[in-house]
Amino acid sequence: MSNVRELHEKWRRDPEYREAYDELGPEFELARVLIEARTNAGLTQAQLAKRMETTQSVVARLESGRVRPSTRTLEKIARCTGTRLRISFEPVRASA
Amino acid sequence: MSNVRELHEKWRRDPEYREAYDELGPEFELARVLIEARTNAGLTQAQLAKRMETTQSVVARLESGRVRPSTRTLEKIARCTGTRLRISFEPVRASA
DNA sequence: GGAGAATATAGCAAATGTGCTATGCGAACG
DNA sequence: CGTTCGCATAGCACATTTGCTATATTCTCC
Repeated sequence: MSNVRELHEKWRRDPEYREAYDELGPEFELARVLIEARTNAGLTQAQLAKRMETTQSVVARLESGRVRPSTRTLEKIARCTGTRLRISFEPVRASA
Repeated sequence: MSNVRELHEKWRRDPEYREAYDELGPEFELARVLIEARTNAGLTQAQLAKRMETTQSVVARLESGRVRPSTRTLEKIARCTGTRLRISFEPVRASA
């Protein structure tokens, strides 16, 4: 298969895809961030799963937004995607 | 009791306290962020617990760093401290 | 349209987080 | 001192997440 990252970049340029991708409710923001972390690292779900010493279905479930992962899992994802996990509580902005 | 926020501010000016507070290992970064979110909101553990519809011991455990909370819990804390939860995977910086 | 890759879903056991009550400990205050 | 307040810890039942195998679905490419 061609590079996952390239595919993702191509998809994001498609307006329809982009709309569906970006307009997910706030409850899927995390899922989006997870997908981005993985695709930015140029990994498939299976590849990331291997690095995390788990299985592809686990990664899929995380990215589906059906569970609220523990910070342990988030940290593992950070390590395995070569990124640093940042969690912060920011003051609410008055206007969007 | 006097305002918790003021107490915290005072404490942070104490070098010894500050050292112990800031020099915790990376595994306690989250705990520190949690404590900050609460104290910035001017709440005691018991007060935050009430808003979260749980108990003080639960908040204490979260802030102890002994558990890796789920994002569900983090979001609840954000709501109850009037903040917005931000989770991101950032590229690792070469140098600190 | 078939093959293969990538992702999604189901269902179960095990691990971990959460809620709760009770209790200990130290600091501040009368 | 004794009391009150804020925070920490223990131990248990319950809820959720995680790991796993298997299988379905979707997409790409030939």
